[in-house]
Amino acid sequence: MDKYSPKEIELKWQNRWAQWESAKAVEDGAKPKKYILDMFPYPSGAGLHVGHVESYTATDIYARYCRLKGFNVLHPQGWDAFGLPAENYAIKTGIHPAETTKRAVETFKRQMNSLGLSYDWSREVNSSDPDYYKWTQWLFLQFYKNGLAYKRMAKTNWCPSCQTVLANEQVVNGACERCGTAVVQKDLEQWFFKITDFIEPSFANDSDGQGPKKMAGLLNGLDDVDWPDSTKAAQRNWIGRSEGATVKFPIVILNEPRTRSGGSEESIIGGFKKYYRSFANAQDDKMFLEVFTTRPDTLFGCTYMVVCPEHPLISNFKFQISNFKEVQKYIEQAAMKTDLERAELTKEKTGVKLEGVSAVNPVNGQEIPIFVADYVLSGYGTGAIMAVPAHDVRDHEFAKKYGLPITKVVEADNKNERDGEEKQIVGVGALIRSESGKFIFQLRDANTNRFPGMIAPFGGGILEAELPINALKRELSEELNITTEDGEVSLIGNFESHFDRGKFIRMYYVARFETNGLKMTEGAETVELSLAEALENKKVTNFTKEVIRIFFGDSEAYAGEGVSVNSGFLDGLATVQAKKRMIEWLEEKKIGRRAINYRIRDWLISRQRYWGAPIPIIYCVKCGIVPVPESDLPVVLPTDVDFKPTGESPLVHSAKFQDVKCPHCDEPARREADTMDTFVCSSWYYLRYADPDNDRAFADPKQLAKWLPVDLYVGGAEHTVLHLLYSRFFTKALQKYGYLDFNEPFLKLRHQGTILAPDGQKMSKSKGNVINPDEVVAEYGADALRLYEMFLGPLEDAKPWNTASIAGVSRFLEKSWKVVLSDNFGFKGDHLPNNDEAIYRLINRAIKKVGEDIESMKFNTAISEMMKILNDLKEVMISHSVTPAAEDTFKKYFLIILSPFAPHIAEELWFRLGESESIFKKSWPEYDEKYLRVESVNLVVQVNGKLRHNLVVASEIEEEDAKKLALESDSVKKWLAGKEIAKIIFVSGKLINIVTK
RNA sequence: GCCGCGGUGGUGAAAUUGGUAGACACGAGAGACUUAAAAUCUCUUGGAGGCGACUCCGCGUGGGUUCGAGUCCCACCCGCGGCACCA
Repeated sequence: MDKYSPKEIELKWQNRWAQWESAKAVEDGAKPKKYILDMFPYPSGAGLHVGHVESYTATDIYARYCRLKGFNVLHPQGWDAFGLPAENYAIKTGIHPAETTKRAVETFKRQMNSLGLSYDWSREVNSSDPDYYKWTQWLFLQFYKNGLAYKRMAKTNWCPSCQTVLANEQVVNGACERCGTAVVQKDLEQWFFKITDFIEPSFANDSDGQGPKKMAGLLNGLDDVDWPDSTKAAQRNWIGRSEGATVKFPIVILNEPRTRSGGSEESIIGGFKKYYRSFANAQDDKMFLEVFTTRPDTLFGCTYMVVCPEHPLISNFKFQISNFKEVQKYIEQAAMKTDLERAELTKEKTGVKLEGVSAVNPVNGQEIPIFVADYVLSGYGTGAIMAVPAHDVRDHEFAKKYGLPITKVVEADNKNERDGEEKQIVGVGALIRSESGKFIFQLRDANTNRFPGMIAPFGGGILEAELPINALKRELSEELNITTEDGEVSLIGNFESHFDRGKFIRMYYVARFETNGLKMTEGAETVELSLAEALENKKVTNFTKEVIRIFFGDSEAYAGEGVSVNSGFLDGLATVQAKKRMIEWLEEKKIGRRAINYRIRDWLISRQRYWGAPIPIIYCVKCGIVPVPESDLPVVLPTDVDFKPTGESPLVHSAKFQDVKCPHCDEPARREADTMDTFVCSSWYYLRYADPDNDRAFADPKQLAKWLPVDLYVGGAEHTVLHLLYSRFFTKALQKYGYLDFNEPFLKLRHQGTILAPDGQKMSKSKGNVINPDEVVAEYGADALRLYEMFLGPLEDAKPWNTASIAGVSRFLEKSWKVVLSDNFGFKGDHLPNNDEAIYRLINRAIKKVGEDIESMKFNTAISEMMKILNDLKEVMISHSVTPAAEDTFKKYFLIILSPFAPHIAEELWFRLGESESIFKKSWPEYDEKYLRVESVNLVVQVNGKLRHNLVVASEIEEEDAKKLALESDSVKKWLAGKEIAKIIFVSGKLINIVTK
């Protein structure tokens, strides 16, 4: 027998499989289909990384398994080839993106083939190929025709480094997703896709004459798909649905109605009423400030209003605002800030009061001031808010700073009080920062009521411990007005005064603390101890951070729910009812209505970059925006363009590209020079695989019906709110306009977890800890790499790479090689008793377990099962022999269940066993229940829940017999000595638990 | 802050969904083969105690439910991911 040498066999089989077209999706109408898809990669110059290998191996195993199970499997691969990296590389080196992309694709493909991935390459797509983007452009035109693609002036995210606008989804923490540069706001005219049209259910066009079909929206459609919870939650989060109400506040101009109605408070309200009547039915929206709120029940607590710096109210009342100059200055400053700067959480809120105009709270007639402040966002709701400082932390902060009234209208359930009742209050303490910078919680002495550490002469006992700094920081910054910087609490303030105002710190501890006896140090001296030191010195016993809890009484601002008070007709109502009641009232008075707001905005798809699909639009002086006629598609991306970014699309500088005739009037016109976001190209590629060479449609409806939707989709979690949301939008839009008859593209989705470097950090070129799959294949072979990555742990978990462990799976392959190629599995079989039964048991168990594990994508345990049966095989063969028929069956079935994981070795051994047709043409074996039944089991005997004895008994043993056997055993008798049996629990085939009194 | 996921040996991880915690591997230790090393094979390997049979303790922490809890409930701590001044 020769040695197992992956190098020799793997290439051989890869070539043969290619020749045999064994991965080609067959169109056998008798079989059910499975569409198994990987997220098509961006072909980067760096080549495939181990993360790619992980997800591609997972889908490959599943695809190979499904073929063996008799499905028509569609398992394609392609290239998300447009994008910034290739363009940026081109700017640096002068090499055209088409060239670098072509090279990268070749590398990727070679690497994929070297892993034995069974892709149907006859369906390969490339998003930068004109035959592909022709249809991207065609889809754009359909969207345009149906009003889903539109151009408008908008505040956009501009990346100064990439010199292009970005979609909201591509801005991460205020910075460009690609390069990390802080994004600035720019007013630009840009193309959008109306993704917001599909949030809620809508009706598809009546394509089959059966009437319009109701289709799920982006929100409720998530209920129907098998996706990770985290991904569904993230999408819901991103869409950000909020239910509440809009409310119109009348605006009072101080030198108009107010002067007319006199000066007293009484007359102001009277004046308001008159004023309000006259405007409530008028359609003059300028005289109202409309807000959106999720807490209409707190309207009685609204004591001021805030508009965003961009709000039209400011220019509308330009001449009534007496401090307009100051306001204007503030607005200009706000406009200069990046999103990131505006959102600085640590920074204080700023704002300017609009002098000369105010608003009237419609529920109580109170005149309230209006501020402009950049903590109110222009893009959400109406760009204006009603501020309820008693019940909103942001409003509270602002009100504190500007001395605005805070009116409490909801009584919260005081959870803290309840907790306090359950735990004993030991004392009251102070937080102080010592000279060395350590943070100390100091307990007030219960006898003297003094704080010994602070007022040394008074003496007394002290307790000290370090507390988790993060928890403290959180609580302190919110509750005690303490500034925090660099992870350290820097100021405590006057403790006594906090105490006086009821904002004292109370310390609670749980009962165990008391029983261990708290020892306080004597004397006035402040001793600094870390927790470890304290325990070491036995000054404090059993003191853990869980033992000590601090919280603060009487928080003024909270966002929680409770019971309405001081709220007129809402008094006594719980929040949920109060909201309802208030909305009814608002609707009745016609000053507000139920409203739903979403966080998500329309998708900005135009980019001022070169390497993307051109937007098929022509601008004509006479006809305006003219879509390119479908017959003129594709609008080909010119290759002779200087692609240095200038803030305009590089295509602007190509006269050949730009100068065209208007398709309507034939007058000279100009082409749109922006290209589409690459995410547009990737939003429909999974449809193209169904019919990749079609030049009359993006795909033939029959082919789409045959293969779509995708049954299993695997890819990185980083696409949660980008690609996966956009693709769902595309699918829904295409269903609405009759091109598809489903609206969720991916029925089952799984993410692969990140593979970390051996040091537990992320792999990155700069850290030099990147594992190159090519090197692993060269050393251990593709089968070993595939097995290793699957054996590491659950697919979706993040897990560190451990080169040493590859040896384990490598050994397993070598063992498999020997076992299959040796007679009698390599054991001496003469004269030993025959035990075919045991062999059949092993293999049937494995067929069942491995099949089930593949179906639930638990590849790690599937592999361990295969390792286990080889271990168990040895156990059997040491003392038994088998017949050649049993041996052959075991070997062949073993190879079939191994083949999805390690296809090369399985195919090689298959042929060496004398077979003449590929193992992948075979069927997944059916397991035989007969061999899974066990006649004897290990029955666990417990006494009071503790394992005391094991009984090997027949699996169908009767309860009475089992009890008898258990009670007879010596070890059980020992534990029952002198005790009375209360009851006996019997779980058939599993255990007996004897409970004593 | 909100939402989601997780916390089990020296390491990667299993655990039939409430029934023997640590399967399967890696690593480590001891031994066999070898002149030697590698490879391979055998045994040991959660912690503590005991010569031993065995005993006690162990799934982030503290409670609870149960004959029985890694699994269910309550409270909390820590880590990761998403969103974040979204009213």
